[in-house]
Amino acid sequence: MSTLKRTSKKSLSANDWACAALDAIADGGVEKVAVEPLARRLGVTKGSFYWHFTSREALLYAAAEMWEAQETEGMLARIGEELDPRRRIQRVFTKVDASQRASRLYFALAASSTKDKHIAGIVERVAQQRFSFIYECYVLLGMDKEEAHRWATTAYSVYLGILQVRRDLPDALPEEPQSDEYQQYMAHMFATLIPEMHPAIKAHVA
Amino acid sequence: MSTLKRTSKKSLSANDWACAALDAIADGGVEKVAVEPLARRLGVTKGSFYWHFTSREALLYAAAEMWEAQETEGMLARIGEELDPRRRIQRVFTKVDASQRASRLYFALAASSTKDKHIAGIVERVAQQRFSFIYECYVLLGMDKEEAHRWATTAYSVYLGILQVRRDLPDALPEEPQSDEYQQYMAHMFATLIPEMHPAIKAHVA
DNA sequence: GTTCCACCATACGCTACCGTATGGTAATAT
DNA sequence: ATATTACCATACGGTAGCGTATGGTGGAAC
Repeated sequence: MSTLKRTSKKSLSANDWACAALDAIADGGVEKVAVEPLARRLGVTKGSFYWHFTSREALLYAAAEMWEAQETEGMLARIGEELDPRRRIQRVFTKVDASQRASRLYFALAASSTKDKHIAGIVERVAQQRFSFIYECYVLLGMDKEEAHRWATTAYSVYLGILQVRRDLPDALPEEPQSDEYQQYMAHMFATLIPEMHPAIKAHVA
Repeated sequence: MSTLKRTSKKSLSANDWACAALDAIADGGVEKVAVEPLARRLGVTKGSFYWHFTSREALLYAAAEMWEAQETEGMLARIGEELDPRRRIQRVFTKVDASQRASRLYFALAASSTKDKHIAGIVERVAQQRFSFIYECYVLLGMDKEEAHRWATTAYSVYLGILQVRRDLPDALPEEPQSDEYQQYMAHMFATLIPEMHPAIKAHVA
C-alpha cells in the first residue's frame, strides 16, 4: 500500500515517515516502530528522520493521528451513501473483515493505549465515533436515547468481538461470503442485532 | 497477588519466575517480560534466572502455559456449579468485569500471538475452550449444532467485545452493578443473547 | 566434617536502538 | 556565481537488555 523503496531520488516528507510507521504498527505492533529499521526500509539513514521529527514518540503520535484521520473518513466513506439505518448496520458488519490491516492497527494502538495517554485519547475518539455512528442508526429506528445506547453497546461489542474471534479462533467464523454457512450466520446476527419494527414506527406506518 | 519481595531467604523456583512474568505481562504486555528487570523485582540477579530457564523465550512460554492452566480451571470454577444453561450464560457475562488482570492478560497474549506461533496455539486453545463452554449452553437449550454454533459465536463475540469496550470506551458501559442503568443493560443483553424458549423444548414442556 | 549440589552473584561481550553533532550535497534563490 | 536551505550521511556516545562464563555459598547427604 505504501511500500516505496526510495528508488526515486525524491526527498521524503514527514508524511512518508508516518505512513511507514503505520505499516510497522500494522505489521508488528507499536514497539516495531524503530527509527533505524524504518530508515533502512525507506532507503535512508536516521539523519533524515531527525530532520523531520524530534523523537520517536513524535513519529508515533503522527502515525496515530494519521490513523485517526483515515479511520474517520474511512468509516463514513464505506457506509456513508447508505441511508437506511437497518442496511447501515448491516454494512458495518459485512465490512468488518474487509481489511486485515485495519483490525491489526486497531488492536496494536488499543494495546499501547494502556501505556500512552496520548494514544489512548486517539483510540477513544475513534471508538467514540464508531459507537456514535451505530448509536445514531438505532435512534433512526425510533428508539429513545437509553434504548439506542443499549443496542449500540451490544452491537459495537459484537463488532469488536468478531475481529478478535477472527484472529484468535479463526475456525469459528465462516470464510467465504458465498457459502451457505456465512449467509445463515449473518442472518442470525442481523436478527439479534437489529430489532423488529419498533412500536413507535410500526404505529406510525399503520 | 504474587508480588513477593524476596525478604525471606528461601530460594526461588521456576514457578515464581513464571508468576512474576505473568504479572509483567498483565502490567505492560509481553515485551515487558525482561530478565534483568524481573530479577531486580524478585530481589535476585539474572544468574538465578538462567539457572531455572534457558532463555527469555522459555520463561514466556512457561508463563503462557501457566496462564492457560489458570484460565482453564478458572472459567469452570467460577461458573461450574451453575447447571441451568440460561443462568450459565448469564454468569459468563456478569463475571466479565470481575478481573481487570484477566482481560489484560488475554489482550497481551493475544496480541503477541501474531508474532509467536507457540503462544498463538495457547491462546487458541483457551479461546476454543471458552467458546465450547458457551456452545454447550446453547446445545442444552435444545439447539442443533449449526444453530448453537451461530448463537455461541455471537455471544462469545459480545463477551470479547465488552472487554474491549470497557478498555477503549469506558464511558459507554455502566459502572456499578447496583445502578438501574446496569440492570437494564444486562437485561437487554440477555434478551438478545439468550433465545426464547426453543420450539423443541417448548413442545416437550407442553 | 567433608563433599556435593542447588542456587545465586559478578563480570563480561554482544546487539539493538535512541538521540546528537556535524559535515556534505543538490537544488533553489538572489 | 555565490549563498542559502532543505535534506541526508556519518560518526559518536549512551542505555537496556540477552546470554555466557565462572566463581561463591549455604545447607543437605554421607
